[in-house]
Amino acid sequence: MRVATWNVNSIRARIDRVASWLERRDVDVLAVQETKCRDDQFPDEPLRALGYDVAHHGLSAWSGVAVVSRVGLEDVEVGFPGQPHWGEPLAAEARALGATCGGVRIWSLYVPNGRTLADPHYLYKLDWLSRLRDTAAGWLAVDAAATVILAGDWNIAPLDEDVWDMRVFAHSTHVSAPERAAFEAIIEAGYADVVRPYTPGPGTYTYWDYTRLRFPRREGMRLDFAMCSPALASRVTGAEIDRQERKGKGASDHAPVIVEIDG
DNA sequence: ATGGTCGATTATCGA
Repeated sequence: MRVATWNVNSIRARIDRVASWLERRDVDVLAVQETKCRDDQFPDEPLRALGYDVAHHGLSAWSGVAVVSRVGLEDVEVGFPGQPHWGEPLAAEARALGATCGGVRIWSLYVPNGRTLADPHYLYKLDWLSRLRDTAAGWLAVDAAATVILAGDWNIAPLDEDVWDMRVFAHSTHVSAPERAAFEAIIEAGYADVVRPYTPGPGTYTYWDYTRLRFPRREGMRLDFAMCSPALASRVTGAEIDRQERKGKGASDHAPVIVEIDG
């Protein structure tokens, strides 16, 4: 089974790219972030025409997450238990959606950006991650053999090599010690980054800012991760960051990340 | 080629 995660930066602007990419890359399940539309606006027809089922959670032009699957889509859950919510005027955020596809519990996660270290949104980000850790740790406490994948845009660069120049990010979000500790806590809870062993750095990224020629200059960030429970991590046989998909007119600012799972 | 873009919603905002 091939599972992928991709921050598409508007599904309506990207639907043709997403549909052709799913078909071309033979992907069974895709976790999508930043759909930027309400459920009634989601362009699911081109995906259904290719044999995919779709579950989406979006209430406005902000955020929005989806799971697209051609190997079943069951027990859809909006938000993870304990997920904190930002107050007005961003109450319409939509950052987590879980579904069981082909026997795997997959979560599409769009971790809060944090904005700046001084912004209340930064504390909200840390709170969000803390509660995700508690919830995800609980799943493994109940069933150590659970097959769970936490896939999405984590808005954290866990290592110095995950940004092109640490000097640029001094006093910025995404690389701060608390954010990196929050990411490490997910690992300590039992979830492994299954992509990095197949895509070692430095210089390996999943996101490049649209501005300042960041992509052609190869100045990016590794922000998108597929974190797998132990039972699932042991079945991973390969992974890839599809940098090719970041190229050309009409690309998202994030590249898709693919994980190959045995069985 | 002198190099700050996208997308959604409407001149800003968030990323």
